[in-house]
Amino acid sequence: MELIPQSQPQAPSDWLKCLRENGYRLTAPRQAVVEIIASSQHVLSPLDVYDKARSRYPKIGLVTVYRTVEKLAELNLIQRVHQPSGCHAFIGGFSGHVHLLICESCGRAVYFEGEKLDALMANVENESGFKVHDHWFQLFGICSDCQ
Amino acid sequence: MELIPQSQPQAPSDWLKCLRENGYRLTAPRQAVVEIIASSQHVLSPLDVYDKARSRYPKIGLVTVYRTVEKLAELNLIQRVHQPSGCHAFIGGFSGHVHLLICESCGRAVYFEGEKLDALMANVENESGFKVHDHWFQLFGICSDCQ
DNA sequence: GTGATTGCAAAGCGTTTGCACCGTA
DNA sequence: TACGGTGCAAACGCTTTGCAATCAC
Repeated sequence: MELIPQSQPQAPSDWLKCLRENGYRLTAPRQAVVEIIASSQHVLSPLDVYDKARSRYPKIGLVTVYRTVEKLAELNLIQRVHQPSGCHAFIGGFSGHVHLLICESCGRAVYFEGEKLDALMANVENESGFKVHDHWFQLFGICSDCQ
Repeated sequence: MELIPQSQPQAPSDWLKCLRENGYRLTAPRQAVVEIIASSQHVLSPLDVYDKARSRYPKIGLVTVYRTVEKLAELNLIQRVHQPSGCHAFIGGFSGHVHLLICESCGRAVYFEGEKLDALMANVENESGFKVHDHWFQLFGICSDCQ
């Protein structure tokens, strides 16, 4: 009821299409980065992506990974993931309001919905006098493979 | 029903007591740092604390702020706050499971409870096969003063 | 061909560490 | 007095920027 099935990774071709539609050129290093992030169910840091990308496109630079990740985030194709251990990771994102459950051991991520939060948020907004316009809800744990 | 009254800041003397009970010495720079964080309702970065602390103890060094903050976090007197704009801020923390509503304009923070999350978390844990042992729930908005 | 993109090197920023001096207990 | 704490300077790791060469369109 809550979990969002995510067994089939997002299609890299959709991301490339999105990049092109927004005026960005399709280059070999960009395709390598996109394929790696789009097909991963794990949160990845720029360095992780760089290491994996070099096997597909050896002369890629870490700087290009940073710049590509920046564009993917800007297009809402990926989002930065904050963890107790640090805030350097990214993961392919959904457009709607979904939340993450992250394995602290291997970085595997699962999405879930949290409609129940809406009432709580409205309540807090009323009582606090704040105008709430963003929220983060993340769970951390150990996945079945790592237990 | 949800909001936790926090109009009276936490007593710096309690924090100093806690430091001493854990074998740390009471020094002037530490007292300056403690007084500033304990009496603030805003999230503060190490640099913010440093700037404010210098008016009480001019020869304090930024390094000492970092080291004091590290100890306060270790004793659960403060916690690191992650925001879309960055993850360098700290705020005086509660021991129980409370959550933060943060003003993105001035950094003012309000605590609230979220018992309703427990059912959701149990549900997600069952369906995912993960052992969940931590969660973050934070709201971001604009406080009444900044609207 | 033209302008976006790349990779390298260097700079930038927040944070941590080495070390001699200082101050609490 | 002993040893934890301090401040300075330097090192560190991650990220961004400057720039000339390269490549997609």
